[in-house]
Amino acid sequence: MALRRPKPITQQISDLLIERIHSGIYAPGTRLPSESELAEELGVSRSSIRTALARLAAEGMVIRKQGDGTYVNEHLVKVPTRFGGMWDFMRLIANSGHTPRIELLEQHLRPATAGESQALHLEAGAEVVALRRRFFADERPVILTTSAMPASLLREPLRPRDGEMTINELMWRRCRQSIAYTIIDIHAVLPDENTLTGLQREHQAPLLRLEQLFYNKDNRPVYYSISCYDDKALGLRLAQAWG
Amino acid sequence: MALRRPKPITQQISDLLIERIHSGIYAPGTRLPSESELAEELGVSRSSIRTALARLAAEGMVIRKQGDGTYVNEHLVKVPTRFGGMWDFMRLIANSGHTPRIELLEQHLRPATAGESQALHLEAGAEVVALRRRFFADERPVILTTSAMPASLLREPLRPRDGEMTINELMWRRCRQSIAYTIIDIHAVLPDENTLTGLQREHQAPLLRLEQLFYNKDNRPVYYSISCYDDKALGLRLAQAWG
DNA sequence: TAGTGGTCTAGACCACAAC
DNA sequence: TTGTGGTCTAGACCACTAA
Repeated sequence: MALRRPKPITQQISDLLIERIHSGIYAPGTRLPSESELAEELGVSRSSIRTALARLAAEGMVIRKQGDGTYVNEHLVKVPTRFGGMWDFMRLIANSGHTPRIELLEQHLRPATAGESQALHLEAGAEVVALRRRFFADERPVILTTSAMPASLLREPLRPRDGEMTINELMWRRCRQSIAYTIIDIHAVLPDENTLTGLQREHQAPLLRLEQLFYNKDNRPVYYSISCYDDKALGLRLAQAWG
Repeated sequence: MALRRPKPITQQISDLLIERIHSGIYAPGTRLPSESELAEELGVSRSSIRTALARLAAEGMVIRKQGDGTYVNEHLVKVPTRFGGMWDFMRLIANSGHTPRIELLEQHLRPATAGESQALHLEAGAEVVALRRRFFADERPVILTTSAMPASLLREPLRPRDGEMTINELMWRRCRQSIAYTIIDIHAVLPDENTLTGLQREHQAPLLRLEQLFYNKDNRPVYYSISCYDDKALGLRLAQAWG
């Protein structure tokens, strides 16, 4: 079941173009080869090229101009966060130019809290597998997060290092669940004492609180997490293509 | 120059499907007609149907299952904010189920502040057209925003009610500029005295601060705005499709 | 097995901007 | 005028799921 079919051609094209942009073959601000040229070079149809370029344009990495050409977006090549990667804190920290590290504080089976029961649509007293983790950027603690998933979904027990996987990997390998979409609420809060010490902050300054709920394709909530985010240390930045 | 060509077919299809979802013709949680059926009903190719459905899926409004069908996402039909609409505060408030109102506090020509000069890449002493606006939800003030655009971009002077247009309309009609993408920084702050009174809040609680910079297709920053957002009153919620 | 969505192609025509 | 990206079609084949 670990078998995977080869990536779709359009995804391979996107990856290749991103690699060329990052390596400087397509320099920031310059024009890419035309769709027809790329199609000929790679031996694929123009439609496939267009699908790949549309993905890059949606991320803001290139700007397309009818009648002119496709340009590398010099500002967004180095933007630390695109929206799609916002909940993958390891990558977020790395993309911000810092060295990421993750620390597993707790990992155990326990009854769901009231908030977790409500978010995950659980019966009273149902159990969840909870993870408490701390993320570091250059050895400075920046994010504290508490996650919970229904214990009934688990097909096999969590292993010690499972807390270091992405949500995708974790849900698929332990629960055979695919994430379909997520809803996130963003708030500004004053941290409590636990959070202050966990983030090693001395004075009371507001923090960002991210509350995320992940659904599978059957529209059932499968993963819930609350994160306290030190926006002074890391910065929460999103980019969004407009067209 | 106010002429517009008819909307692309795929956009018309998306609009039609959204309308059918909102009207209940396609009820939450149910399966849509297959791509082939829709193509036949509307007299278009399956590709066009797929493009339209892909747009809805990217917004999380439907969930697509290979080998099964396309389902209306019962949770997201009523989610107040999709990411793409996040900076259109009027629509955001309306989608949250409140009655929006906008109040123009100031609108004038003045030298750029240091922050504005840096963000908009202006020379020292260059002038900007500044707008200060306040947004209400059910007559409760929820957002205070200060915007600036370089005065050099203006082709005609602003008119009294220009502050009520969307950023797209404003930039196009007064500056002939199209927005290509935007970068947004989100922070948690403690409000100053002005903000407190502007939002009619008595006690000092943290607020969200949204800093947005809009670029045109030539990759020049054209619009800069800082907004203080009362997340306790309105809630900042985003949805993101995963696939 | 039948029917669904997923991928890919080849080709046509259009709108737009640079030259 | 030329070449770019934007739109749309018709059709083929594949992967997956439910019955």
